[in-house]
Amino acid sequence: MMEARHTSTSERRQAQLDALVDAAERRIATGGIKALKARDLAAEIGIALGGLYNLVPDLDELALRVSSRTLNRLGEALTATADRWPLATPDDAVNRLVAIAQAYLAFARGNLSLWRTLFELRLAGDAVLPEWAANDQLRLFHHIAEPLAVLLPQQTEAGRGLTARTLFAAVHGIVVIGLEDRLIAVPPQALNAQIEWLVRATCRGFST
Amino acid sequence: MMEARHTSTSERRQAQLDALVDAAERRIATGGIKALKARDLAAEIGIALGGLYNLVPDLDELALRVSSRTLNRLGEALTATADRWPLATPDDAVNRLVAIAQAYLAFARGNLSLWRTLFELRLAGDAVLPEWAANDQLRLFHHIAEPLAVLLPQQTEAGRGLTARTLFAAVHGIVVIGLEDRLIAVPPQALNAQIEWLVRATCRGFST
DNA sequence: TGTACATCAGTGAACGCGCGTTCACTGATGTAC
DNA sequence: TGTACATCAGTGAACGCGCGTTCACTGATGTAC
Repeated sequence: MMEARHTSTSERRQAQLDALVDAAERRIATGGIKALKARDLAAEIGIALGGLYNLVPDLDELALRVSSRTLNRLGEALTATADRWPLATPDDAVNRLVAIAQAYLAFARGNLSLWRTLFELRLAGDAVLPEWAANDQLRLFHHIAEPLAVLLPQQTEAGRGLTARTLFAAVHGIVVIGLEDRLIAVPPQALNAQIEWLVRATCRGFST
Repeated sequence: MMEARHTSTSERRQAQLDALVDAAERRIATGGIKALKARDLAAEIGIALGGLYNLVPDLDELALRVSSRTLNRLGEALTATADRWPLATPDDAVNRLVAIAQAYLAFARGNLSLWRTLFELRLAGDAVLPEWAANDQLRLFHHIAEPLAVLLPQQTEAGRGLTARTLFAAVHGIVVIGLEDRLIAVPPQALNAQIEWLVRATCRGFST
């Protein structure tokens, strides 16, 4: 391993902070939020235990930073998917919704622990949701609302918002339960097909 | 408070165990699984800390007993609902599915912590699911499979099973996200309507 | 360029708390005669 | 019915572990002159 040289103290600090968040992300990805231990992290990035608290006020903030990253990566994945599907006709819109739902599944599959952590954090917090998290969520949300506008042009913005939330929650439910190994789960090989079926079925439900 | 007299030691033990599970249920209902503390429980049922371990080998078993109760109550609630809806025509079947989904939402609402605990337990366990839990799950599952048999008589048992799982997961997702206070959640007042809409839309999807 | 001093990143032992579980002991209950 | 003994439910102090966070200290880095 090369030992990097840093011209200034602040550069060094930034590099350490990056290394810390990287390490935290790796730990959570491997063992979930409960694997985020101060001593492990300090050892992994090669600083003393106490030094951790020069970089970050507490471990909660670290978990938040990791979740922020995860949410952004999810956003990028969905954007990339959306960009691959045109949005001219209602049929396009349905296809895009299916593609986005599948991309959501793929992301959850490929980032299981990180993705789960996204939903576990709330449980702890009486504190309010930070601003950035709110914005991130709304941005993701827009990926669903956009095609719905093509499918339901006559509906109000608010009505479409409600539909988008319902659709997201339904797909999310299939993914959550599907990626656990429960008896009642849709088996993993069938998940893609079932999600597609659900999205198409509900879209068909719009017209009637 | 009356002090109950017990004719035999084993009766007394059973009464204590019942009191313990009651107390555990109350604690979880109030503060979630993390509120299940040995000292609190012992104090609440009026025995010494160590005595707890004469009644139950460890706290995990206690949590399992509580979840078993919850699952059974959920089962009863769904059965009661199913019994109120006939199942002769396909229309009946759709109505019953809607009613069952609503009953699921109502149960989750009315037993928020206990119901969440049902899904949190697994996270901890590498251990296999106990037999009774498996049976409980399958029994619940049957409430969905039954009306589906009326709607999809031409499909195989397995195919209907898959549909049932997907439908359950979708409704579950709406409930989960709806009962958290997330930005992206379907607002609580709209939950019933949205669930009904989703179930009817997917059922309409069957015919096409 | 060299010297004196100040700052603050970096250190790791120690604090503090929570909490499940154990264990040596006691006293009430039940049995044998 | 009474006595001696055995059992075991019941007790709570103590163990043990995990772990986030603090804090007094040190030494390297940077600044002033």
